[in-house]
Amino acid sequence: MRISARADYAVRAALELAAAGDDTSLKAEAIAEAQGIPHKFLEGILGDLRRGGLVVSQRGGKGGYRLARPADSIPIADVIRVADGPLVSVRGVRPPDLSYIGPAESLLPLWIAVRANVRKILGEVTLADVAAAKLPDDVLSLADDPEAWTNP
Amino acid sequence: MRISARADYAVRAALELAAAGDDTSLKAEAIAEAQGIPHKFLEGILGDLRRGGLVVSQRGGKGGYRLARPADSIPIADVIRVADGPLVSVRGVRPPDLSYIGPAESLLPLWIAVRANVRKILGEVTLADVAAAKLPDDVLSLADDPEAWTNP
DNA sequence: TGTTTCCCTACCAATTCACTAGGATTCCCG
DNA sequence: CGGGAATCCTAGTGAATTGGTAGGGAAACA
Repeated sequence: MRISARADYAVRAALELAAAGDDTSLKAEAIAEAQGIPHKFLEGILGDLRRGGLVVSQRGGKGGYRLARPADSIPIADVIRVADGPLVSVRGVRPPDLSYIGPAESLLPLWIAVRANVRKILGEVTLADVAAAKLPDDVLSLADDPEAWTNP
Repeated sequence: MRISARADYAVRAALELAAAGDDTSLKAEAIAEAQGIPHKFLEGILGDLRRGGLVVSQRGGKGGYRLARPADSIPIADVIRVADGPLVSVRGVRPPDLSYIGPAESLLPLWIAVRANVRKILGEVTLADVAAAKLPDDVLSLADDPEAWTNP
């Protein structure tokens, strides 16, 4: 299960906007530099966020991007979906569209459970939470377990 | 977050072996047909499972593959790791190897929490559980929520 | 010895990924 | 009403990954 560069970049760009405040706007170039993201690549991602209604843009001298809604009303899951498609997919199709036979039949509810558990986190945590470094308690308790940081 | 065809195929093949019993061996061709997986592609995957120590093989007339350990001692996570690498990665690197700056700093614990939540399921559920269609209660309760089956 | 099966290397087409180029368009400001 | 500064759009590109094929060599068993 891999999270693509697009998704990662999109979230980080949105976090910069969240940190800047709902009414200040940032230029793509400034975000790119702050987060070490290739500028033109980021422009494409910001275009997706705009078309997805998460961000509004302004051209010209005092232009830039800002969040379309308050940062505490935008869950991380929304950013990832808009920039990169479905949160979780198996072979490119979403879990409910799969079908398995024989001893693999229970694989479907298993993938559903995995997706539900991913959603529980990414759907609950908002841009404001991460930007302010104030993750919800249940997420923190997951991340605080030293076991969770070990490799295999 | 996508689960690759390799990972999906690997788990389904392992489930066929689990259903066949720890001492019966199945030919690659039989597994391929039962699960609708391209035969030669599957051979490569079974080779990975063998090198990963999850499966043992036997050549010749009465040959085939069988599980190297009892099915109830092999979590799904192991199969995916052996066939497809790390369970969860961001831009191809594992969460603990990432580093973020500025308002994105709390992204790291967030990815860790996501990974922990995925592990909690795939590390707990074994091949035997899925093959017998008897998922653990906590997983079932996640999959039973109708909300978990809706699309976005 | 011959059949059956795994095993190995190599290859392939298509897609995706991550990124770049260059210009058109729109906006504010002086 | 220009002119610079930004976004916006289309297109392209090299490398890697994905998903799959082909063909033959090596071992086990009858």
